[in-house]
Amino acid sequence: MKLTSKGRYAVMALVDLARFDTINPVSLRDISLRQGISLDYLEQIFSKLKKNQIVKSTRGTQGGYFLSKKPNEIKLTNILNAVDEKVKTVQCKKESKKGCNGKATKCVTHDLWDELETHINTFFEKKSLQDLLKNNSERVN
Amino acid sequence: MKLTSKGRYAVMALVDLARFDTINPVSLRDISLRQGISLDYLEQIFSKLKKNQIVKSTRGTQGGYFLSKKPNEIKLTNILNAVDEKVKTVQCKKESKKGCNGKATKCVTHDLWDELETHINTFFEKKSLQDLLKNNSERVN
DNA sequence: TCTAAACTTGACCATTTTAGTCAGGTATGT
DNA sequence: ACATACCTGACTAAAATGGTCAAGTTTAGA
Ligand code: FES
Ligand code: FES
Repeated sequence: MKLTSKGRYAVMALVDLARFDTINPVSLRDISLRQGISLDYLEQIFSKLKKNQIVKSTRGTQGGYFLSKKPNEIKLTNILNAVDEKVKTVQCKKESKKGCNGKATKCVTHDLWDELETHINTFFEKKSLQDLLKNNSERVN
Repeated sequence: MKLTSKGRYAVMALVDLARFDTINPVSLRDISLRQGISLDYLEQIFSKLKKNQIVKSTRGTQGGYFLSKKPNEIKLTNILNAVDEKVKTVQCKKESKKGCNGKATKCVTHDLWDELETHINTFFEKKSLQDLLKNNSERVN
């Protein structure tokens, strides 16, 4: 059970953005350098963040990205869903009556995993970008 | 962020074992049939469960596996660790001072993921096999 | 004693996912 | 015009996943 880099990068990048986009838009190049993330990879990630209205952008020289909402309105769950870092604990389709092994009833562990999923999602729904900002405000480069 | 089949199967198999090992050892073949898990794959999983003293076995005809402790003494965390389904949220080595991106300091999201890891592990430490048994006791095949 | 059931071990493999790279664009401020 | 920066899609090496396969060893019971 692990978190992928895509999700981690998305949050790192947005924390960076939240810190530096107050005056001008921030270029991916800057984020790439500051956070040590591949520029090309960042572009893929921001493409999704933009589709999900988490960031907006202006093109051209001096262009860049900026948050489309305030940091306290952006929850972790929004970010991770945007980049397809979904929490997936059950194997079966939830709506279906069938179990993960193809049997007619849900498997003996189904309810457990479902409970776990809720447990994790609750964590993500509570945390906002703002929360991450507080803890790191002192160590601006 | 997802749970792998190995972890899911391990728990399913042990719930099965807890239900049926009270009189005789249970063969993997039976578990395979009841739970719909590949026999060969189960063998790999049980090899690890045995190394971690979660189950014991007797060989030969009428042999099989049985739990080495009582269901309420076996926590989810024991099971999942045994089959290497570890929760891994941070990318960096925790002891190291370096961050996940090779920089000198921990990244801006490190503490967040660490907190998430604790959050998930707490869930696994609370739940025991016994808890799963209760919820499913009525639907014995 | 013979045999079949069941555990044991290790190698092997197809598919999928991950974490990117690469090669082109297009838009725009100066 | 031109450099900067966003945008798009195709491609890929490496790792993880979810198994299978082959060749044992052990032991209960006929
Ligand atoms: S996880 Fe839903 S039936 Fe097994
Ligand atoms: S996750 Fe530990 S430094 Fe980034």
